[in-house]
Amino acid sequence: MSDREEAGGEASPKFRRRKEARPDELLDAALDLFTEQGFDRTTVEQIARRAGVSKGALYLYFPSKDAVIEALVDRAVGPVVGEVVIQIERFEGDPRVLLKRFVPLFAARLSDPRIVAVPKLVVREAVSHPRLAEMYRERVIGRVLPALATLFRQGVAGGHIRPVDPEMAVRSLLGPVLMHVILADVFGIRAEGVTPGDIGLARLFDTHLTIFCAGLDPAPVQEAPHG
Amino acid sequence: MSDREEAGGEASPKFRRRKEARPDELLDAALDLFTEQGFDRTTVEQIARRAGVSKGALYLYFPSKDAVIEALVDRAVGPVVGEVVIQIERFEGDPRVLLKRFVPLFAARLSDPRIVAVPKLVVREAVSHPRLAEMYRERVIGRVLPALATLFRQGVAGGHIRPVDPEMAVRSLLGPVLMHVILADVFGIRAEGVTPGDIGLARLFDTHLTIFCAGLDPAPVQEAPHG
DNA sequence: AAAAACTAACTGACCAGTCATTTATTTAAT
DNA sequence: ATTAAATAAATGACTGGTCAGTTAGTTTTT
Repeated sequence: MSDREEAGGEASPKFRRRKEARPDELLDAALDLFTEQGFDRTTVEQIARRAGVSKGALYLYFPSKDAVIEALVDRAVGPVVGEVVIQIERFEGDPRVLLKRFVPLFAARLSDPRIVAVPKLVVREAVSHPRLAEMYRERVIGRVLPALATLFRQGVAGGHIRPVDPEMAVRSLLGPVLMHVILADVFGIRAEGVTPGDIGLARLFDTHLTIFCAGLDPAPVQEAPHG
Repeated sequence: MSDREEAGGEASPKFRRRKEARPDELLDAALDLFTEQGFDRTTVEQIARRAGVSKGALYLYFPSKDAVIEALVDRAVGPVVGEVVIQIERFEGDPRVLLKRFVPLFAARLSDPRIVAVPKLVVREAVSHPRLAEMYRERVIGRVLPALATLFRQGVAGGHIRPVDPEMAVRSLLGPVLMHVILADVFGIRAEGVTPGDIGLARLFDTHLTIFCAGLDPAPVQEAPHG
């Protein structure tokens, strides 16, 4: 076992210099640990160890522990939006057509634990790290919500769907899905016969979209909505 | 002002013995602080000070800091359910009638910050305090979800609503509301012309229930739900 | 005077961030 | 090619501060 020196073989180096790869490795390790334990209960030493370096090394790449979680969210928040929003904005016609087109993309995104981990983290740590929530609001929520609201507004104007408050219709659409993602593992809500979150998500998508889309049908103009 | 000693007047006592009132005062203080700062960043000293006692006094009533948050959730989790679940379970007929009947009650509950603070806290701290999530699951979620699922199942069987997966329909119903409650202050999502969370909630209820209830209409049997 | 409620000072553990030192890699000279 | 100096990457021991929980002693009530 003692292949330290001599013994003819190579001396295995104690560490390697890999400046390029470190930051991402550290962020990956941090995301895992923050997800498992939360930010406050994760030590910088733990992050460094899981990334295979010492605590001191982490401080070569990040000025503070706070900077780590911010970089984490920053890294995750970029590639999410962009193209999608543009497609939503320039669409014309029945909003439900577009929704159904995007279902597979959404479902795939939401089934990847490393992707959903970030918004969950933001929700949990927002109180002590307002900048995280701000980033997410500016670069994700603040772009997707208005785009979808416009989509519905235009759908109402074109007579494709029943006249509804567009901003609230967006919440009606996204609420069940986001709720499921955030709460599923917190409360371990497993519907009957569901092993991983995946199948449950598919079932939810199916049922919810059925109800939601049917609910948007332009009313047959037969009775007032409430007594 | 210096009525400390002598001076003929009463010496104002440094503290009073009020064994009965202390626990609730401590829990109230703790809930405020946990909500503002999160569990980990709130010190026992802060809780005690806000309740008007010293740190040592807190330990006369609670064996640990963890015990405080558990007592907090325990206290809040009892009176929520009970009567409501029973009424849901014994209802027969169109589920939407019952839903509309309960809207004012729900809206009132969800508009009270001291009430919604607890589930929000549970969601945030569940990772480091699994027992909180367990309590909430057992005594609230695990009772309300099945009751509502049964309500929908029976509604389907009676032909009052379109045939949907009952468990998923429940998520479709509650998702937007819970999402709003949990995310509204995290991301400061303020729809146009909404000052406090109250008005936004009313608008959301209105729009969502319109869509949801219309979406449950027994289909006019004209086309298959998806291509 | 006795008991109960409460306080304030204390302790031991933990941890973010620093820094003097060690190890790996590159460059340049032989 | 081989080796030595220079530089860059990484280590790990250390520090200062914080905080949960304890306890000896004080104040209030009976």
